[in-house]
Amino acid sequence: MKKNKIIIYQSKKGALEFKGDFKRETIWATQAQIVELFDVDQSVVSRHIRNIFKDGEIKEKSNMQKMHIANSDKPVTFYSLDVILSVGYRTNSKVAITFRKWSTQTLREHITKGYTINKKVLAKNYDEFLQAIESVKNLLPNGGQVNARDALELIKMFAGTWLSLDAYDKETLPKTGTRKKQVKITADELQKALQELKNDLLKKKEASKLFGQERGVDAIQGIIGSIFQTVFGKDAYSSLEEKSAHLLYFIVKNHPFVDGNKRSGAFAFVWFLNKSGILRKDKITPEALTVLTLLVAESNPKDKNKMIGLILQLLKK
DNA sequence: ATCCAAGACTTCCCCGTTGC
DNA sequence: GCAACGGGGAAGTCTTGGAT
Repeated sequence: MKKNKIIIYQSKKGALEFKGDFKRETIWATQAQIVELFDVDQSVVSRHIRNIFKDGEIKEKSNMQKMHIANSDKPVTFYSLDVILSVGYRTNSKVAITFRKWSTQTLREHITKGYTINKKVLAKNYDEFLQAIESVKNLLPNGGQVNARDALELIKMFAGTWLSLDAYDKETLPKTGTRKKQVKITADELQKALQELKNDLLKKKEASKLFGQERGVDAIQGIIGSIFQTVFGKDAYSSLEEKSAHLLYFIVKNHPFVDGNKRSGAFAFVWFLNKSGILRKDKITPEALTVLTLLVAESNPKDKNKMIGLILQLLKK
């Protein structure tokens, strides 16, 4: 079947892998594709599918649909991933046996570890996420003020991807930075810098008087303190990268100011990076910063480590 | 409206294997 | 040994768009 692009194939290990459209939530295949996948006769597939539906193992209604495909004038029946898997369990070809081996292995991993990871898919999602940061450029009208609504829209679009990063980051996102240089900042310095930002924004009428006004006494002091806190004489966050990441996170998340927490957080982040000499303008673009900040703001507190990991990823050399 | 061509799918028949 | 069952091959049926 060269005409229909095969979207499913088996690796040598027996894993089912899917070519092409990762965005589709379910994978659908024709009988012909299933035939190719498990290397059995089409009649076998046909009978198994019939039995699968007859036995009530899978509901026919939701797992079968007719679709038009390219280069074919007629609609073709497609079967869902569930059906494909069930056929794989019923057929007895060499390929199907390999598939079952892999499947059992995966299932065992899932049962014992509680989750499984398809690194290929997740890596792709992650790339897509980074591309999204790029594409935010288009949402920014001539490099000016951020259209927050559009940016939020984009982030919502990536909510699904973001969820799947859950497993991925455990493996891949960095947990620490590499630069250990000591850079000490004080709350006073930061407040002074923020005041300049405020004056600047006020001049452009892009901020209210409430901008940068601390909510409580020493809110900023507290954040600075927690970033430089020591545990048993050692910095809790040993690298500059971690300190920066937490600075951004805490300001955005803890709302130390009455207004402008996101902008202040982003500003403080860049300001600190710059002061530390690790600001990479090619990576921390205004767009990336916007997305990052909004993501942090929107993130669930339980995802803190994930967010920190993501920031660290952007700070990597 | 009817027929046709072609591809998708089902059914039939037969064979080999397995469990009782 | 035989019934049951899975599998392959091939014939048969169904579906559908397009031609007449």
